[in-house]
Amino acid sequence: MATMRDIALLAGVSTATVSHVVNGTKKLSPETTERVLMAIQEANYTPNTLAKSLRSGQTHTIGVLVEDIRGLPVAGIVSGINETLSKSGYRMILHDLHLLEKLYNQYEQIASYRQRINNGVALLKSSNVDGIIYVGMHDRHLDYLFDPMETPLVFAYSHGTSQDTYVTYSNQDSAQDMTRYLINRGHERIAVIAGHPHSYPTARRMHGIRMALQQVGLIIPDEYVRYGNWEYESGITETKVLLSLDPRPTAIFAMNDLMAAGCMHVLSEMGLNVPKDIAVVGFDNREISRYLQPPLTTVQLPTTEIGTAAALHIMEKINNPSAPPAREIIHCSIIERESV
Amino acid sequence: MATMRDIALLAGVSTATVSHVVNGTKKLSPETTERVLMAIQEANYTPNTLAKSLRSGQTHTIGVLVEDIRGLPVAGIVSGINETLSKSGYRMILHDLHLLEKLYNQYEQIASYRQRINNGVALLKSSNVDGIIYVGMHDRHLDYLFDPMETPLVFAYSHGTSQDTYVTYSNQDSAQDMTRYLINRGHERIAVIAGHPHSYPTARRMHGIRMALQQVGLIIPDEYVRYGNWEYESGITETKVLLSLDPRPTAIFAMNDLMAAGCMHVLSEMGLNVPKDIAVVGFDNREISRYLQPPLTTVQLPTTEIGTAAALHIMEKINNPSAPPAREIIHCSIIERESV
DNA sequence: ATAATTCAGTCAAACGTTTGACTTTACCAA
DNA sequence: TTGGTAAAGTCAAACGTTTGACTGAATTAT
Repeated sequence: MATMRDIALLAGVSTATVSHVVNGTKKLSPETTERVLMAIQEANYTPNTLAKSLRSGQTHTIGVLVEDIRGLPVAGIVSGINETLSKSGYRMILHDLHLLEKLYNQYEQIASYRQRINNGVALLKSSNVDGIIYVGMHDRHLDYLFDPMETPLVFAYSHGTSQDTYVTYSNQDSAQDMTRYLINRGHERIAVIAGHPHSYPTARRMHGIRMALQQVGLIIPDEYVRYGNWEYESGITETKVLLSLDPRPTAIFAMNDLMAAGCMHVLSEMGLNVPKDIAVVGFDNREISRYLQPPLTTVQLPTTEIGTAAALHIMEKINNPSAPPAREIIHCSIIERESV
Repeated sequence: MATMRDIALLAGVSTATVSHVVNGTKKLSPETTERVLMAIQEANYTPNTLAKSLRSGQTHTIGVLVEDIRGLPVAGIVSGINETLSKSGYRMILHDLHLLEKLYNQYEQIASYRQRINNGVALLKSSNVDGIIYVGMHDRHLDYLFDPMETPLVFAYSHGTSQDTYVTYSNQDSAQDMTRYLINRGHERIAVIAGHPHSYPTARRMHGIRMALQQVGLIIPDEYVRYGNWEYESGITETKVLLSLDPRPTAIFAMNDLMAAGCMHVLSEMGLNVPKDIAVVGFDNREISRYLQPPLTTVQLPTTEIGTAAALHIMEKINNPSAPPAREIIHCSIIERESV
């Protein structure tokens, strides 16, 4: 590998001059510049990144901490981050926290989470990253951890602490949009299969649904709201309850595609036609939603966009460390298929 | 940040001694060692990775080039790679090639692929990675590219050129196992919905199926083999053809879960019961397979294991560059559900 | 004509390690 | 005593850049 010294010798200048040509840090005569450029070309020179980083204190590397890369939205976000960073000449060190598998004892789990996050942060810091993007939803564990972070930090997907920069998607607005979509197609008796009762997305989405109904003077009866646990099976259970109601709802809004799938399974077993007898919509646009009978109308999570925005924010923060924290909430789009 | 010089001063020794304590590169008196260790603790010293790498020429960083992180098996492989590398103190620079979206013009596509791969490799090399793992299936483009690679290289998932180290899964054996599974459950008239006719997995899996049948003296009639294109829709089309056959097959082996899903859709429309009237099996264990009616028996791709093995191989290659290339083919397991 | 300024480029220290060559002291054998 | 060896550390160059301070010449202002 050719070094700066080699180029200096070849062009008959000092290494300082070569450095200035390479980085454009000083005005030089056209002839010298030309000579250096020729030498660089001839020797096929590329600056040594390590030396550069050691001297300048900047690595042009972002650490990306993900809770589990196998989680669907995570991969999309990482993809967006990577694309945007690459374009600006940044690299990405990815570290997977493996937070997907659950431990039985809740206290052990929290301890284990925190330790893994600690290790991950330590690894990234030892890599001299210029900034860190945290991708995930476990904000609970993060507050205490990132408190004394001197490295710029951006949360993607989750919120982190309120004083941090984050990028997320709009739970409330999306649910509101989807509900309006149902209303516009003539539905007034809209039931909901919600997620875990005390979870953040459940609360926000529920709020969005109520807002949309309220705006047209409708209200959702308590028995039309069933809380599941985000799993297929709970879609089955709760749908059965909803179908026993009188009057029966004309549309079911499941807060994710898995529960919507369970719901549609029951419906088809009962001999009910979707969308003629009853409409169903989901949330997430998971792969399964395309292959349901009929294909499910659902909400597309803007994963790539979240990644892109997070990458933009972290670069911004690096270049301007004193800037106030930014909050970006990205809109979801409705994927219109045949279940309404 | 405390440096080695600080520690040296604190412990009253030279930086050389500190270095030797930290790395265990020289025998030192217990007292000195102790003093240095105390100083390190006190000053909360961690060695600067950049300086270390610059001096030693090793970064303890592996570049991982993926065709598209959003592809299902890819995330699993990356997860395995990351876990294994982390345990050995290696970091991972991930670069996504974004090869998922297809271009219309085939020549443009190949050119674009090659350029992206070139850029990716250049990025990783400029990061001074100790080795590269390529995760993907587009071996076609790689032969010419990686030819003059001085950096250790391992292919995961795809084969690469025959003279390279690779880790992949067993197409043939898995298909053979699954076919035996069907045979053992009494099936003799087994039909196949294959993938693209000229693709490598199709050929190997087909071969495995024939082998299994042959071993029990059975043979698969030509009309029982239908070639699809890996998509849901082709599962529908080809199943209709298969059902029109006389005698009708008692089992259908779809070469992926998507086509199996299409198949099962037709079956249920026709009023045929799975598995009573006809058995169906798939391949890949995609999310959808769990939620079909009935849940689909399928083949689990050993993604994590592939990643683990690839990580092990790249570290081996780094420590022993002259070792001969290794080839590892990992077995798939059958996920037994209710479709047989 | 002199001083001040600009221009083009160089010098050398610094970033924080590693490591082969060296020094010093102690110990042992002949 | 002499020579040799082992043990415990140190020295200083090297890895390949960047960059503030400097120099010498040319140009401009007074």
